Amino acid sequence: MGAMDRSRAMARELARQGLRLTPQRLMILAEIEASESHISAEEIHRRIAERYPNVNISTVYRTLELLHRLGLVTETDLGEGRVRYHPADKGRHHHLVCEGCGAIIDLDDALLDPLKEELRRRYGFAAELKHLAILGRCEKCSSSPE
Amino acid sequence: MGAMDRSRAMARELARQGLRLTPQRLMILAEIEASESHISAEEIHRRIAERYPNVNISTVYRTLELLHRLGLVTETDLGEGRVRYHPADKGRHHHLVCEGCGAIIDLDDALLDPLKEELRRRYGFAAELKHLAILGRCEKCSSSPE
DNA sequence: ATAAATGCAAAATGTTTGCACCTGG
DNA sequence: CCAGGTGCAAACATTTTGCATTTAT
Repeated sequence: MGAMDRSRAMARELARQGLRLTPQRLMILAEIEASESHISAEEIHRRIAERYPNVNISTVYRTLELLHRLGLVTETDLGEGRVRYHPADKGRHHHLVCEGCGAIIDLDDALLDPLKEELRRRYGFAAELKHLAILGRCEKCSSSPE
Repeated sequence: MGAMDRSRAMARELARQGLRLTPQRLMILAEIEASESHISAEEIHRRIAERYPNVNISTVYRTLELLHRLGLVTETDLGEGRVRYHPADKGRHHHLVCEGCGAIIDLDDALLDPLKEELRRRYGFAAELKHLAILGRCEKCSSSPE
């Protein structure tokens, strides 16, 4: 789904629920869309504020909550004391986060299928592995000390 | 490793680094030890303050950071906007967290070994799966709607 | 004795809320 | 028109920091 499609999807969903399509909502969605990786509320706000300084960060938070509710964006907590966002369907992807150097390695989702299947079988648990961050140490940092 | 052993381990490690064994540090470690599950900085502080109201929460935070550095406690961020702590070696354990009802299912660490092995093989990545929280929906909540 | 640790108060950070005004449908 | 949305300021919760005082070694 491209940016165009996504704003149309948003427009449709909002209309269906009697909610409004505002410039702020479009801009916020566009920023998430435009972001290479994952973006925080503050970053979204900062970027929008460059052009429209009156847009308030509380609107960003409220909109992010809404977009998440509509299923258009995914929230991720990488344990940095803040939440990051990305489009919900830019393909399932996961990350290996190196605690040594901060490197982030993209992880093929298929690797998790066996685990998911096992969890379902053993615990009846439907894992929502939409975006998993696995901490550890990358190849380089494994050899060097803490 | 029991509580006794752990405070001895702490005493040894502190001494080795020219750091001090203070009553506060012992009390904080003891509270983590005594806690059934995972405990937050605030909870630790509240419990200690019942008896010693002058112990400050900043000391708790500083000590938790230290204990983590010493490898005696593990930090966990379950995405509630705060970090929780538990003894580092009460056996590796993981959690399935139900987004529907909040239930927490303990997860056998062995289930993750295949994944860990795969990550090491494919990416040279040494996953630190000391305490993983997998979000999803438990058996009951899988049948009921969002 | 003295470097390390604490208590306290204040700041920083990230997020949420109440409310008067504004605006998309 | 008017319910839904926004901006603003203030509240909130958690964590961090500066500094004078205390304390373990």
